Amino acid sequence: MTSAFTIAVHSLVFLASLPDRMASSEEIANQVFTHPARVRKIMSCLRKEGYVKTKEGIGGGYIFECEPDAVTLGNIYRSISCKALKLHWCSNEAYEACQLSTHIQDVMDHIFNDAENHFIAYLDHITIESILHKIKVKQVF
Amino acid sequence: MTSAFTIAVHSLVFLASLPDRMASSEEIANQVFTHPARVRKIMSCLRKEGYVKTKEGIGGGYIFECEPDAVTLGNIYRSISCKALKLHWCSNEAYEACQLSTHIQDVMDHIFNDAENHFIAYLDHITIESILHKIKVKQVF
DNA sequence: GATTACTGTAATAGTAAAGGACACAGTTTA
DNA sequence: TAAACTGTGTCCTTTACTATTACAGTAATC
Repeated sequence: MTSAFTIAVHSLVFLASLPDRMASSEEIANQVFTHPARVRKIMSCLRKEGYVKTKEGIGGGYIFECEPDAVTLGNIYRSISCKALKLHWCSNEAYEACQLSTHIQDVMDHIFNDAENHFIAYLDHITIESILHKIKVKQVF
Repeated sequence: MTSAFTIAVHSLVFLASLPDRMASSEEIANQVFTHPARVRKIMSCLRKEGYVKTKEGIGGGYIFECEPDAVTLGNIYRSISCKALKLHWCSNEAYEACQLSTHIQDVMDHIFNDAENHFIAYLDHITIESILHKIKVKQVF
């Protein structure tokens, strides 16, 4: 689920550009270059966090639920919990006592955790609205 | 090569704890729970950047070349260039004109690039020496 | 109330990436 | 010349990711 985050962002930007109608998973998948089932799975996470509203049945689909300037990439990252930061200490069972490895794990876990928090803090500066704005400036619409 | 970074850090911390003798790839691999060939491959990158000195032949191996407080995790990250930050936009060929996707790629690439720079800046605050110190405080040696 | 167009979610299969293992040439020391 | 190393390439296994399919559930429309 590494690219789930980028798909989520892309989908939300797309939905933010269509504030007054629903888009189906197929339509979104077409924009985002993946498959409807995958879009549905990812949107399911976003729905649970309240970022999108979904509707089943005819005429259903997905629509942006919040104000685009109220949703940050940090929000999305947390809901997808995709662990884009692939830093993890080896989860080896055989740590012998009195070796360097015994405690370096704790130390490194702490460092990696901090690093991820910094990363999320950066993502929290960026809103869906700001991305949409940047794209509009480039005259896409 | 995702874990290459952690192996590199672990290895350097180990070497920093043995400032006055060489350690073979086998000895390092034993500490770091991987295989000698992999250690050699990773240490090869660090040698090119001048962080370790290597010596072939009998009695050879690896030794820390710099002052431990002069080498940061950022330095290591850059030499390994492991791309721990697995954020990349889909490299899809079929971007049709006049679609949202056309420019969102540029925008997102820029954001992800910035994010990685922030991440590396954080890593630059942490030295091998500081890690070694933290471990020593925990009375490993 | 049957049909159609959707979501929700699980299961399966295919594919790409990562890591482990091995091999062997090159180098240094004794 | 033998022994103990590094340097590096390649193959193989395993793992993780993604695509695909399938099907139950739901809402609108006729």
